[in-house]
Amino acid sequence: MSKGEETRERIVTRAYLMAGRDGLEGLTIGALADELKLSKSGLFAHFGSKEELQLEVLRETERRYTEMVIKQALKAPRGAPRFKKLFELWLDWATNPVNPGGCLFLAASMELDDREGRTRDYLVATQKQLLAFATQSVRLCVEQGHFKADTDCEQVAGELYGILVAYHQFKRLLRDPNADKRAKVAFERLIKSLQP
Amino acid sequence: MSKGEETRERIVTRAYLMAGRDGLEGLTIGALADELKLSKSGLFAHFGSKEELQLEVLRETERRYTEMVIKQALKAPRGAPRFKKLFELWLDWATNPVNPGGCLFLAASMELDDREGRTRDYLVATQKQLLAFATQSVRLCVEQGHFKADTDCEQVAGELYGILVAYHQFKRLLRDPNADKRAKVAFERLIKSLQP
DNA sequence: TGACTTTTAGAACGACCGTTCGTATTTTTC
DNA sequence: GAAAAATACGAACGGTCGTTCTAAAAGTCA
Repeated sequence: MSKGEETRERIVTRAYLMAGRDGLEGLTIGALADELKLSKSGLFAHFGSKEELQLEVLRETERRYTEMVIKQALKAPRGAPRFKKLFELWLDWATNPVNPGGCLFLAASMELDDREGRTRDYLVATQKQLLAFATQSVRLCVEQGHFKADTDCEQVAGELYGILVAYHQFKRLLRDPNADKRAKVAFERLIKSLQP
Repeated sequence: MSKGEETRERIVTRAYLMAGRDGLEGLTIGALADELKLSKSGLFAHFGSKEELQLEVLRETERRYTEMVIKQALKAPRGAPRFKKLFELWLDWATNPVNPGGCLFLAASMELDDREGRTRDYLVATQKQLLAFATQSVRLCVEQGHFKADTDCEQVAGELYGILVAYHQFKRLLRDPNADKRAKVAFERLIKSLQP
């Protein structure tokens, strides 16, 4: 790996943290350069624009999510076990200290839902992918006979998503100590309604 | 009403819109002054600090939410009808054109969940109040015999919250045309599980 | 080692940020 | 109407923003 690529990775790693705390817009090149002891222009040269840096941060988020959630979930047997594992991993993702700013996708969503542009497009595409994976894992539950045959898989994926976003909110904004329990109870209610 | 109060209201109204689109931090005094054809310093004098302006925007959000959601919900008969009405009004609140930036509470939540300070404290207090109202309206459902006697009211309020946040996301970020239907189906599932 | 490319630094750009201050204008009160 | 108080303006402050240059330093490879 060339020196440049190495530095670029260091930058993205740090940018990921900063964006998690301060949002994609709150992420600033000057502050980032200071933290990394680089010059502003030196750092800037790696990306050519702030938008490209933001995009790279979103790409990094996707890489990490894939690694921490999707890849791990795929290790569980298909059907209900995998679906449950997906739920647990997703919960962990939202509050794991490696993501000190919580789920960057969520923060970015609120920031970008009114804007147009490449960053928004990328975020939307990623979120759809992520939901498609959840939908697929529900479908496997049906195929394995763990869920009712007439289950609306997209619907269930959407409801799972709701449970997770609510959890994020209860845990991170409201600092509710019961957030984990609440999410689990909600998940159980959902599962129960899908029993064949 | 004095001239000053009148101007202040005009400012807050406009600031509410701007913060909805660009977030509480994206809200800037210069741009706001331009839109209102006021001088930056003239506008600034009404608040004394940006933080105070942001707080006022949050207060305005609460006033509107109370007016559009809570007050209207209270018109429905207590119990299941009111609970259902609360759900519908809340849905509308999230996408009604009078809130072109969606639910400001949600945008602010993601922005402030990692910060400390007065704005965060105010937001947390407001969200707790809002959840307390939802909880109370579930409790009335139990008292009226519409929901099971052993219903965990806080839990149900939290799940309702999840459905709404997911709806917000599906509608505003993903622009999913089925968002309304998905939210309703999720709500029905929740209700059904609570039948005595 | 030497030639060549990639990476970094430094200074400067115009624009905008929140904020302060002194002064003018307008509104309110008597 | 005049006096007092509230409101608005304009200019300026020190900073930071993203971005653009040019030149030096470091890395790469024959």
